[in-house]
Amino acid sequence: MSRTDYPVYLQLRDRLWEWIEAEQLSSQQRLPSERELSERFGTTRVTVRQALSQLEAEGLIFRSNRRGWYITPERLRYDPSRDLGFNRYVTEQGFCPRTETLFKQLTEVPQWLSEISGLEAGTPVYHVFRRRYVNERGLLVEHNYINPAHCPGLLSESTNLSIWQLLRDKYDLRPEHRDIEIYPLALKGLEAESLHVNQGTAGLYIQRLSFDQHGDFLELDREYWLHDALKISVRIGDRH
Amino acid sequence: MSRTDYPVYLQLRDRLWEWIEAEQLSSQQRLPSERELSERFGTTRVTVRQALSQLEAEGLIFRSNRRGWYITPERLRYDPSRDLGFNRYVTEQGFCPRTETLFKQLTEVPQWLSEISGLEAGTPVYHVFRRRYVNERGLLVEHNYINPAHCPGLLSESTNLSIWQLLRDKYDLRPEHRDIEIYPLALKGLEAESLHVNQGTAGLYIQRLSFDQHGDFLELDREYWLHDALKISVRIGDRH
DNA sequence: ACTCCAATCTGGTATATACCAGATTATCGA
DNA sequence: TCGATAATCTGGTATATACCAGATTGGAGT
Repeated sequence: MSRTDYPVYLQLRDRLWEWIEAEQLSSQQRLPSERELSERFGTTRVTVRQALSQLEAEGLIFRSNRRGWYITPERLRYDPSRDLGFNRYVTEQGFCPRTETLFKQLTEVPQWLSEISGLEAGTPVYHVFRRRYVNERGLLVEHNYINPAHCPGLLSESTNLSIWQLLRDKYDLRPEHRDIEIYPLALKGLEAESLHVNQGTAGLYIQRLSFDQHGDFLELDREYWLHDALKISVRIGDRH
Repeated sequence: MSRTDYPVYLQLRDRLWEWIEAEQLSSQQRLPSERELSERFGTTRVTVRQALSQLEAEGLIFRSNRRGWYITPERLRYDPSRDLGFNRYVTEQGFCPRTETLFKQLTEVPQWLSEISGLEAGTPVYHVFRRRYVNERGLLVEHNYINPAHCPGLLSESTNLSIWQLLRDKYDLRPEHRDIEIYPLALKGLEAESLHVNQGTAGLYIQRLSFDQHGDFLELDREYWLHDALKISVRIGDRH
């Protein structure tokens, strides 16, 4: 194995990670600055950044805009097929959840939503935009589009907890069936800004389109996660 | 909106994409070389590469090692909860599938597999490593670990088609329940090499652990996908 | 103690330049 | 016509350097 011709930045990646493990840096702790690392490991800042980006791609470290590099916490397990509610399953895993409502408004159904929901374009729809934290790290932002037909006055409720729970307990609405879509993408524009990450940061998109027991469109949920923040875990066909 | 202070490489990203759309470049077509683009758009190759990487992160273009940049084809829709078989659902979407078996062997259950499968470490297990193409672009590699208990002689069958189909039709084995895990990661080592992509390329990991109708470990499937290759699409709770 | 502001620290962006290594293409010779 | 090989084209790696912009820190003045 002639691994001697391994590129410098990959060797550096390995040395960096060894160093991190030796130093026992743990979740959310800050790494030394790029300039310091480049001195310590005898190379340029550019190369250090390549190595750091590699570790970032692997989900081992993450960056906080112009503040530094940090050790990535363990991934959150998440089952999008169940309607447990964010706070609930975060707590169950021993972490501390937090939700901020960035805005909520009554708006009109745009064309694209009309096509997948069956609602008439231009009719009213609730739109909620929220940011979710685990242990004070913002992991995702999500857009909720909710059919106001069966839940008038929803927006005057607090939206910092589970919307599903609200819909179920107060309006007796429950998702009867759901279409889920998941794919990797780059975080851009509003989503990147709201999560304080750079344009183009790797993310995971999760969309849930749900219909209620009447067969009517209930809610569309579009979640933008940091790529290193979660591990989707689903169990199928288990009767217990 | 003072978007004038937008970084050059993001402006370039936009101009590049506009240019691509104007030129009507389509799926799998090659872009001009980086040097040519840097001249044409009046900037350095480094900045061009930043812009290209941005488009790559968004899944709009992809690179083929030292050959150039290409337009990314449409994502493949994929439902990991169903056992349709790769060739089947690729064909259904009007694409052309191909599977290569890179190796297959009878080996011993490693520790980590023992822990999740319930098999004794050191007992025999089939291991198949395959690469899958759609329209001659390699989209994923996958490791299959199969319990030989109920399907002796499996390896002498062709593994270029659906293993599930083989298990079902020839050995009467069907997955009774399944644990699925999905998360973004960086493609490294063997997986990156086999897909001819650079170390650290963004990918999506899908793991399926399935148990047969006897409750025995049937198969473990570990798939490494290119990040821009698929869109997971699942329908839940629909009785039709 | 507190507030405000300047200095400083951080990563982010940008240019210029060089050489390397794999992939492709052109060319020459049999 | 074919095959080996050399030239060339591609992206990949690496160094050096500069300045920008947001975040943090520290100190002066109240």
